Parts: sequence; structure tokens; C-alpha cells
Amino acid sequence: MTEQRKRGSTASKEALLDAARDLFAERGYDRTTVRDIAGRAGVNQALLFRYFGSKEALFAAVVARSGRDRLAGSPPDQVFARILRGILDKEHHGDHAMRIMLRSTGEDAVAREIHDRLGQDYIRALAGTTGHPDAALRAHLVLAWIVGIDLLRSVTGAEPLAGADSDHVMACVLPAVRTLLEQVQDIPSHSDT
Amino acid sequence: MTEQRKRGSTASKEALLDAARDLFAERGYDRTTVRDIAGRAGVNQALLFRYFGSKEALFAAVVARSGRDRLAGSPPDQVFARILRGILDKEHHGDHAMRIMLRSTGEDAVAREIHDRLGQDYIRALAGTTGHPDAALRAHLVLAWIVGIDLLRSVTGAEPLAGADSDHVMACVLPAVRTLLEQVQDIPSHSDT
DNA sequence: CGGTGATGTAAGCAAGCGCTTACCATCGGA
DNA sequence: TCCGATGGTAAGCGCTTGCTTACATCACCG
Repeated sequence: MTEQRKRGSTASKEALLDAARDLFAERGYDRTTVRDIAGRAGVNQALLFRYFGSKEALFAAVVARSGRDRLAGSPPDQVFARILRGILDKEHHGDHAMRIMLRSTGEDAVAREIHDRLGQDYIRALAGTTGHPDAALRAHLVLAWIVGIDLLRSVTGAEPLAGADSDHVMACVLPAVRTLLEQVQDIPSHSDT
Repeated sequence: MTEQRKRGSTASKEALLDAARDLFAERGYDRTTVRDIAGRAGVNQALLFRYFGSKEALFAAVVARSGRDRLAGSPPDQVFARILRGILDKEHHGDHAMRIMLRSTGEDAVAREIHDRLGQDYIRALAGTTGHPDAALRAHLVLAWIVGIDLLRSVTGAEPLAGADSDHVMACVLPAVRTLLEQVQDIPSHSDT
């Protein structure tokens, strides 16, 4: 009769991960209960603990799966454009990394870890595009802009930013970023790789 | 016997508001319990409910008190600099508006309301500084940058941004913002393959 | 078959939560 | 002096939380 018998462990795990990802993004870590997750996944609550051990471990698994293929390794002078494009087009692939991070800042270490892992690659790549003595600071400022844009678009959904055409947004932002990164005081000329 | 008798209702209310403001900023709404708040305020838990009715009403009171004197009314071409300065110097006056907003996004309406009230003034003032047809979008991008800088500094405490000299940061950011706001409509070709 | 391990489930436990209740202690005015 | 109003407190209620336990149900293999 009931055909939801024996879906298989990997399928159940995957369903739990998907449900958890969506709910964490919607409500944040604290306002999401394990009963909610299991319910949306169509899986008994006890299985969540059998497969992941704890709610926090589930969260870690969600984060780990989300931050897997984040930015392969691309020419540094296009990094910013690629990142920005990825964020602006985010509706296409339901990643929700930023929303999860911001909505679930309860466990500080976790959020910090996400930020570091997500940010360090960006920073390194961006800092390589300029020869400033304060290249790291300027790269962080660029990251800050990305984070802010992502936040206003995906979390608060503020118009007109949220609905703006991504090409248009990039055409606005890129020249300003170029000003920030290229604005030179005195650069000793050594070529970068 | 015990000498902490009769502190007075307004003093107790103020102590509760201060403790709540700090704890909400530190841990977020959900991870802050009314017992924590009362404990830090040195006030009996039941008084919290006598004076404010509920935990959520306390939160609303904190927000209301925080967002009171936000940006009087200043020459529009200096708005961005003033806002940025205010954020960068925030350690001096324990406001925590942004941290509270971001840490306590559970109640969506509240966070949204904060954002709107906090943002609309900025947006209006900034949009007045440029004659672009998409002035609003560009103003929102500036707000996004502010939000991102504030987030990275105050919430995640990311270095080198968090520890950077505010004059230095402003010297980096302002020219780029000027590029964003003054840049005329024809767009320089972007290096893309 | 029979048993062994993986999958799924109902029921409930201990703890923490927001909030309430019933009760002191103090003071100002009559 | 008595009394009501006000400030303060201990105890606990009802509920939800994350997590556990004991028990069915299947698949597979000797």
C-alpha cells in the first residue's frame, strides 16, 4: 500500500540535505527545527540523527556540500567580474550560500569559517590584480561590496537592486572597482603573473 | 538585608534595554533568552514581562530606541562620506544597529523595516547627488557597499578591514564611489574573453 | 527457510524556553 | 496608623526543542 517504504539511505540523506538547505536559508538555523526538516524531506525524524548525528552536523554537511565548487581557478584580472556575475545570476542555481551564512550566524565559528573559506580565494585572486601596498585592504573592500550587493539582493530583496539587469549592474560597478584597484600612488613596476 | 531593593522602574527598564541591546547584537534574537537579559541587567525576569509584555516587544523597544537619531539632514553631496565615517567610527558609540539587524533576521518584518527606515534616507540623499536615469540603482549600490563594509567590520570582524584606519578606508572608497555616481552613461569596454 | 543487517517508525525523555502566578517589601498620603 | 500602589521576587506551568529508544519491516544470502 504505502509506497514510501525503503527509499534508500543515500536518497534519504540527499532529501534531508536539500530540505535542510532550503529551510536554513529561509528561516535561519535556530528557527528551523529537525521536525521541519524531516517533514519537508518526507523522512522520519529519527533518520536525521542516524545519518548525521546532530542538527549541527547536518548544518555542517549542508555547508560543506554548498561550498564545494566555488571558483575553480581563473585569470585574476577577471575574478571580480566572474564573482559578481555569479552572484547576480544566482537565481539560476539554488545555492543560497550567502543566505544560509547570514541567517544562521548563531554559531559564530561556523559563519566565520564559511566567510573565510568563501572569502580567502576571492581575496587572494583580487589582491593579485593590483600592486598597492594596501592591496589586501582594497581587495577586502571589493569583497565587502560583493557581500553587500548579495545581501541586499538575495536576503532583503531590495528594489531596484534585486530586479536589476545583471549586465547593467556590472556596467555600473566595474568601473568603480577599477578606480579602487587601479588608483595608483606610486607603483614600482614589476610584472605580475 | 539585601540592599538592591527598589532601584526604580525607569532605571530597571533602561538596564533591561541596554542588556537586551547588547545580547541581541552578540548572539542574535533566538539565542538570547529572557533569563540572560534579566540576568545581565541585574533585574528579575518577571519584571521584563511586567514592563515590556513579551520578548518580542522588548526587541521592538530596543530597535525603536536605536533607530531614533539616525541622520539629521545634511548637504547631500556629503551624505556618503558622513555615513561611511559614522560606520567606521562606530566603536565609539555602542549602537549596534547593523549587528542587531543581521543577527536577528528571524522576524523578517522587523529586519525589513529597519532596512527600509535606515536605507530610505540614505537612498534619497544619495540619489540627489547624480543626474543619472538610474540614479536610484546607483544609490542602492552605494548602500550595498556600506552594508557590506559594515557587515565585514562589525559582524565578522574581518581583517584587515576591521582594524583599518577610517581615514585610509575613506580615501580608498570615496574615489570609487565618485566614479560610480559621476560616470556618464557610455561604458568603457570591459576586458572579457 | 532462517537469521542478519540495513531501513523506517512511533513514542517519549530531559532540558530549556517564554510567560504567569502568588506572594513579599517598601513608601506616600489619608 | 492603616492602606493601596508600586517595585521586586521565587516558583512553576505548559510547551517545544534536540535527541534517544525500542521495535517493526524489508532485502539479501547461507
